[in-house]
Amino acid sequence: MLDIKFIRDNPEAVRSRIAARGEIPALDELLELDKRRRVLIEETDGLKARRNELSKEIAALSKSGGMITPLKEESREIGQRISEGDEELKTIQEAMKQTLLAIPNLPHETVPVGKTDADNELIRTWGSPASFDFEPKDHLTLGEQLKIMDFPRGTRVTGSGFPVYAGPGAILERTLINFFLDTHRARGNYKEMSVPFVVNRDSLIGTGQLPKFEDDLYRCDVDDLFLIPTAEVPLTNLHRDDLIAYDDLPIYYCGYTPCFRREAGSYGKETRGFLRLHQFDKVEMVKFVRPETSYDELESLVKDACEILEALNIHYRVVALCSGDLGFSAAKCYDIEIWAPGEKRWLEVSSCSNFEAYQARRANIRYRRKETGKPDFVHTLNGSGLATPRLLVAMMETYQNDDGTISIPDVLKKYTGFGLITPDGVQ
RNA sequence: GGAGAGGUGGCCGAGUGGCUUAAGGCGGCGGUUUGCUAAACCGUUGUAUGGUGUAAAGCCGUACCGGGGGUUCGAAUCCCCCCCUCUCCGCCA
Repeated sequence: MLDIKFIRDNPEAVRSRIAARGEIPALDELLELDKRRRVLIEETDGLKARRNELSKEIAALSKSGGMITPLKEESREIGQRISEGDEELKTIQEAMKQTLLAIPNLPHETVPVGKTDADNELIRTWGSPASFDFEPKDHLTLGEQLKIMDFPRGTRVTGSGFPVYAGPGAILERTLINFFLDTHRARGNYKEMSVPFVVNRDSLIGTGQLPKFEDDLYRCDVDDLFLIPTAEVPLTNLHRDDLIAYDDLPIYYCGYTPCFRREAGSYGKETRGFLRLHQFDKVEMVKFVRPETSYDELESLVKDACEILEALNIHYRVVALCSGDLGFSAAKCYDIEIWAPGEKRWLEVSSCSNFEAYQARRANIRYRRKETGKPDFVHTLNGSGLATPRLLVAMMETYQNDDGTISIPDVLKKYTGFGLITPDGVQ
């Protein structure tokens, strides 16, 4: 959520920065409401002040046995006008809140202006594409031949987009989660958290998924709860309505959860295999930081995610999203993409974003400033570190051998207990 | 699902109609003492919002004791509805 005071003082700047996202915010209506709101507050506050005076007079008079009936009469009349004003005020404030909740964050000044992912800016590339002296297979072929991924059975059990990993595939997938968590805990100083996979509306409003994107979520109707689309939601909302001590910042969390996405409207886009799923596993990193440090924190967050890929020796690149490709709540976002030699394309495995105070304002997450001792909103950040399905795809395709077997990267062997997946099992 | 208890400031916790700008404690901040730390002592310390200041400060208001209604000149306090938490029972991994 943007600060209404900032919008009031800088309407044109807000308009043009939102326009860079390709959206036109309803600022005029909002500012009209804001004007009316302030007039109403002035009026009703004046009336309330008068009523408070009258009450004091009545209290004094009734002690001394004076005549209080006319004062009571005036107070009653004022009370009538107050409730009329308050009622209009309530309507206006609710309308303003809904409008504000629907306005996306402002892109940071360093975000490249553009319309689609074609306008994203390549920041850097690490490693080089795996080379083969045979034609590399894609993950679906490998997964089927090795019997470690079973798409049809997931469809039977639930529907398309719900993956089944089998045998060594399941072990490998679980291994990755442990490897991610251990790495972030040991090297990035992230506190590991285990959090609910189902959340309430307030949490989703806090991080920005609601009210605009309800269609993208799985909802449990009877309880009005939602399956999480990312661990960002529970991890960030751990501190909803908190006032955090200055010295407690920064706070780093990491956590594993499955993620559930209806992917409404994206059918037919990328339905192949494990590239776009309704359910997938992910380890997420979340940071709560002092505002002046948040862009440094973003850079280190990206590094922490990349470290995983370097340990696994996966060819990757970092891309800065352009204004038009930016997520709703983000001020700046880097995507990390990995090379899948079978697919012969880049796959997005991580998004690392700085939300500045946007989520903190929605979720009311504050800290006490050192200099003034006054509360202010923290900055929040998060990044995937990492999501398993696309990483598995790239790993299988990168580590495949000419006989159709897949080697396990060295850093994972102590977790898996095997170093090679073959059609007949593991070695 | 059944019964009971409870939701008050950064935290704990008192408070049954006007004296609440919410007692007291903890924490925070400033100071005294001190070789340093600690302890002790003294002082200080709510949030949001409107108006007025070039800004900060200040000043003048208003609201806020889980949420929403009601009674009343006036509600943390009385009444109604809802939400949440805890304890016990039932069911259960």
